[in-house]
Amino acid sequence: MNRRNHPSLSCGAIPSIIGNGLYNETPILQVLGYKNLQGDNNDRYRILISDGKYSYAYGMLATQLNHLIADGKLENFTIIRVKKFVVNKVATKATTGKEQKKIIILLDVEPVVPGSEVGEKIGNPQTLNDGGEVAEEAATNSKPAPLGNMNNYNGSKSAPVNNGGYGHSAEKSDIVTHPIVSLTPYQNKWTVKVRVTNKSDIRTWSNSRGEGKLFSLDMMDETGEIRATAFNAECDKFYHMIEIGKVYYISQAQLKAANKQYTSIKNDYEMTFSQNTTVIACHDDTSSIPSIQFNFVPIVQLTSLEKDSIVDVIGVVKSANDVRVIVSKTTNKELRMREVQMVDSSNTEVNLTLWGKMGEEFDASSQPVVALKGVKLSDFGGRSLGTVSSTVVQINPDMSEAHKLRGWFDNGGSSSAVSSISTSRVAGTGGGGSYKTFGEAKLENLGNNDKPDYYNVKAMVAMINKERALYMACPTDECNKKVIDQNNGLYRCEKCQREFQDFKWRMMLSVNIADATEQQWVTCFQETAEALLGKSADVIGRLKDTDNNEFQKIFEEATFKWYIFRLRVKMEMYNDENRLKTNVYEVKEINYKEHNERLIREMKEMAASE
DNA sequence: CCCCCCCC
Repeated sequence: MNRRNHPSLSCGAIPSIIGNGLYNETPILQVLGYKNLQGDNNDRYRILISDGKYSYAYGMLATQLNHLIADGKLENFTIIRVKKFVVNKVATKATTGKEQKKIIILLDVEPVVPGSEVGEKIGNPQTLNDGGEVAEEAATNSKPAPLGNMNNYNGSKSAPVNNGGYGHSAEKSDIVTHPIVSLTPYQNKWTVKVRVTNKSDIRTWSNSRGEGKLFSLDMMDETGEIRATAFNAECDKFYHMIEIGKVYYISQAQLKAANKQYTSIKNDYEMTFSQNTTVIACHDDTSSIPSIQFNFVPIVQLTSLEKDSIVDVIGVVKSANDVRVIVSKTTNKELRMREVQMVDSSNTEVNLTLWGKMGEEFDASSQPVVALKGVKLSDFGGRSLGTVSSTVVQINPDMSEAHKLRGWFDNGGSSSAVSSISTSRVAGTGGGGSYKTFGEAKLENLGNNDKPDYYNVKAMVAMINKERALYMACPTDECNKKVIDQNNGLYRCEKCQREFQDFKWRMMLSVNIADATEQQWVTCFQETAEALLGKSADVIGRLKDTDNNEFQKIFEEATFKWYIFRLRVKMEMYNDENRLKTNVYEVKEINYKEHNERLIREMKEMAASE
């Protein structure tokens, strides 16, 4: 095989990686052998790697890549591209921690040329020792360096002292730590050294699967971040000892796939604390463990993200509304909230709803810079943001993004032309929310959630079902239930368990509405039915029995008209069957000026995101 | 094992 056809190795990459771990490229290396270090629960492979100039015996294959070995993809002389790695210092003497071996953990490896094709060792690499210096025996042979004792790395001899999970402090030398980025569900002998960046309140739940309580915490180290959840016994055990901002050694938690839907924490996995989990406060120098990490999204880019995404955003709060008290529809509880207007140097503004204490305590008078971690993106009024219980709100944080924004705002940004991606509730005619076609609503599977979805559509009334459009309802103000005609001049309401001498007409209208993409059957109750037919239920009800021609005419005149419908879609149980039910929440005449302005705005946004 | 996060 002609070596010139192979990609050249990243000469000198290995000492650079071992030296400071900050090698910015994806090194091309050659495999010169491997050894299986049988772990307690897993095979673990140590790999001799070469950059053509130096070879190093302390490459370690992340266990989730063991299949590469099994598949024969890392045979001798294979050329690999190392797409992700981390350097981990391991104490060689657990008691003193003084001697450190540096391990290069290969987290993402792509075999580039099979060893059989390369067929030889490339170059004449010198062996580096475990500290990264050229080994004294200046190896010129191709034999791997002696394979040392790797048990420390496997963790079995270096687990933190177990104090039944509590522990007060830890001697630095007791503990060999692993980077967060190297954690996977396939290995469970690890200890991380992490700073807690957020801790939730204790929450209880009760559902068909049972009930219990839990809290969660977010944490990070130099390599990444991860969320952990503690249930029931572990919730009681750990809630009080864990404080935001402090550093802990954590080991023996379970790892499982993270559900990205609920967090902006950048990790494919999250921890669940178990009865074996240990959490030990760290009182060493913890200055190298960062305190929080944001992944800011410029406000202008929020328009291209999916609704319900959890994001990090930073901006200047230029104005705020008063605290409002609203009543939750689901819990009937009073909730306090404050809406604020936030801008950033993309000259874009977004509305942000701060719930509960966050809203009550917020003071916008100084127009502060606010950094948000884990805020929820809604599609109300175009796009808007809302805090959730796990959102971290930092006012005027000391970070470069904040200082830059302050500078931008104070030097002209505050008066620059800003376009808002949130429709203001005051300026509009009452209808915030996103606009969709029926085709889009279908594609997005709207209504397939526990909670109803809302959207607006411009559509035409195609057909109205006149049958059962009206019904005789209980005459009391509070009750609109159907009454039964007793045929003796009395009407019985089963709900009120009473008979009345009269009734009132109510409407429940089945209407077929259509846009350019699809047609859709929707239900209009009283108010929206009256708006659509242009007459009160009372008037229509009387005509029904007295003037059939007039009655029919009302329905004819209401068809083929265009409106803006605000629709509410939800899956509902009907005769033991799940059915998508679409109700008309609001029906409005089309304001063409407003409508066209919105279309133009949307076209511009589309063009910008091309 | 939660995953509710509320309003229009």
